[in-house]
Amino acid sequence: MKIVTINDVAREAGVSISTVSRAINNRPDVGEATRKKMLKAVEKLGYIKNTSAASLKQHQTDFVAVVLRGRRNIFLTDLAERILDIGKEKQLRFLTEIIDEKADEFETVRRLYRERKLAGVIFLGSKLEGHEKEAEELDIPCVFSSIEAKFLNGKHISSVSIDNFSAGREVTNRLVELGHRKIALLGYFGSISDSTGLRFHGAKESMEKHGIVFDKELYEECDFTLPSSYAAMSRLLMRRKDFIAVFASSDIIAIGAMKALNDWGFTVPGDVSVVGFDGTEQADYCIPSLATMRQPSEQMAHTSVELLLEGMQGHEGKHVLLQPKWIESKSICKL
Amino acid sequence: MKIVTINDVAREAGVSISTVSRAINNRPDVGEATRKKMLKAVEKLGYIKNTSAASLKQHQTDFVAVVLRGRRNIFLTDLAERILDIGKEKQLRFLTEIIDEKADEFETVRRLYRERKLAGVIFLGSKLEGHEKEAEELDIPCVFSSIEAKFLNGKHISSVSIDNFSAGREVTNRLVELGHRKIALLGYFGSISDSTGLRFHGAKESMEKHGIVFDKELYEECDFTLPSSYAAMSRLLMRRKDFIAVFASSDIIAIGAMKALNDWGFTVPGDVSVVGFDGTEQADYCIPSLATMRQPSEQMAHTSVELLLEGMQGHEGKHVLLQPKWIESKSICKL
DNA sequence: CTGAAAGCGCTTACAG
DNA sequence: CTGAAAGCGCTTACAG
Repeated sequence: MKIVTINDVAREAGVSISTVSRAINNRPDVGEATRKKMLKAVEKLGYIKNTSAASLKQHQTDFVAVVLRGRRNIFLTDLAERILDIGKEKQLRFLTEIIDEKADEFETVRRLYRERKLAGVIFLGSKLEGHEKEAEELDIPCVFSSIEAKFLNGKHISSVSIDNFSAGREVTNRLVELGHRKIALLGYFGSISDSTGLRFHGAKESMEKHGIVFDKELYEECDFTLPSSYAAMSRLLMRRKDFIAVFASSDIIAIGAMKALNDWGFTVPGDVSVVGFDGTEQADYCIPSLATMRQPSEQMAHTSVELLLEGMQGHEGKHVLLQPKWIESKSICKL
Repeated sequence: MKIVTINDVAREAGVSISTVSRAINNRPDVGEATRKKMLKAVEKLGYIKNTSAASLKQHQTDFVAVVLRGRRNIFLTDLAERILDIGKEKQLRFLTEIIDEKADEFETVRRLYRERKLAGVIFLGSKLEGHEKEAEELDIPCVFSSIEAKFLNGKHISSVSIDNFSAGREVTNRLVELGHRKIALLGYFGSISDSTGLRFHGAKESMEKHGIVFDKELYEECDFTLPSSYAAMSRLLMRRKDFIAVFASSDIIAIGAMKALNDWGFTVPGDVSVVGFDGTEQADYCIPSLATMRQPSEQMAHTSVELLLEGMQGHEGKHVLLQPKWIESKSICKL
């Protein structure tokens, strides 16, 4: 694989490298005949631009980083996919960075910025708590997707999310309407600046409003994986058996919980009602289909790209709230 | 975010940029006191190396590309995850590129090569057919993971996979042993240089050996998604109802098929036995647990990294076959 | 052990 | 519309 540079193209076409550069970057100030000649030479030699060299010289490139934290989270990976698809249509060039839950995404962005001089960043699954300062110091357009970042100061910061607190309250309201009062919570309570934590804080408020004392014994922590949620559900079953509904803070957690219930001989929803959260594809295809609060991921993806584009044009950041949709499915029933 | 360069560090520490460069790259020929001073300056200024500039100058970096084709394929994304984890321990720096099923991965690699001067590539989910030449022309160590590439010429090419043909035959043997003779095939027959196609060619051989005439009407094509497999299973059910076993060429396809069967009022395995392929986590957590042929993904990941490392040290490529493991689970039963 | 200097492949004012 | 030249931030022989 011999490396073809702009010099080779220039020699082949009999012009200077300046002209080649202008032609391959679609600058207007190039003669039509020259451009044609160029393209032929590029084609013939199989030239590909060395973007390292280009971005070293340019002070800004059109690269947009998508930083996805938590590669196990299917809702987020799906959202990332959609963002990538939509952005590509808008001619954005993406740099996808999938990082560990424990990694520091701002460190990642600073590194990417140095490497490629980013034009913007879309954050998925960020944990903002304790990183407010770092987020504010980034002076390129940032969009926090699926998490509300209204509390951050920074004209370049946007966010798009549902109102997780209300959504969690809503889910719980539905369960209470169906007659459930012993509701177990499976997932992560976290802080109220964390999207998943907010859901449970909303759930708690709903319970209290309905005169249900929230029982800490009915909460089990787990992360967004099948084994973890299966184990959490099993711990709960080992300890107590008097709940009749489970509110899982994501679909994947609900699916793990349903498996544990099944293994213990309980039927869903006959013995226990289960609701998830996110509204992923898997919720539709598990047996029974999972009741869930669907986040409008297509719309979320569109808005994320939209906000980023606006930011790149110099507009101020905005914080958009989207409407989730309750999916009443077969995993819950009236008591 | 002011950009700090090597010059700023040099000035801060009162040395030349050459020395800074050597210090930050852990070269041995730097005085201990100087190195210390350097690190302090780097720390103070928040310097991060501009890798564009570095790789422009260096003729080889330590970047390894992981090209994952088909982001929907959970077996592959899981395998990629493992490879990334193992490689990180071995100090490899990865460049993850997730591309569309329709995209050209060799074009992607050539681009990455130009951008970052790759030290090697791991391909996941490649379709080699019609791209033999391109693979052979890459003159950096390549590992094809989960697909056999023995038929390619190139000292730098390695591969690690199971014997998909035998595995497909084995799955079918099991079904026949259980008394099944009307076996439907769900997935993609493809060519025999394609890992999933091989499975069905193996299945066909098993059938023929057992005197079963393969009935094309019992084959439905779909890709590796839940909606696609659900639709394929539905088409099959619409057309024929006389099969009593389904061999899906991946777990995700099997799960979609089980949902369709369930919606049509059939029970698994009571009415229809279902087997998947891959042995992903989801197979364990669906209801009923899915019988499947497990690919040893942990071992596959280890071997992929091992082969890549060997290749980077100049060794010749190898083609390794791993042993899959049959998981006899609750989705199948004796007739 | 350290520094001055060349050069990696591009882009972009500046001339013409 | 085109070219010569400077320079982006690094690394690396080459001297010393």
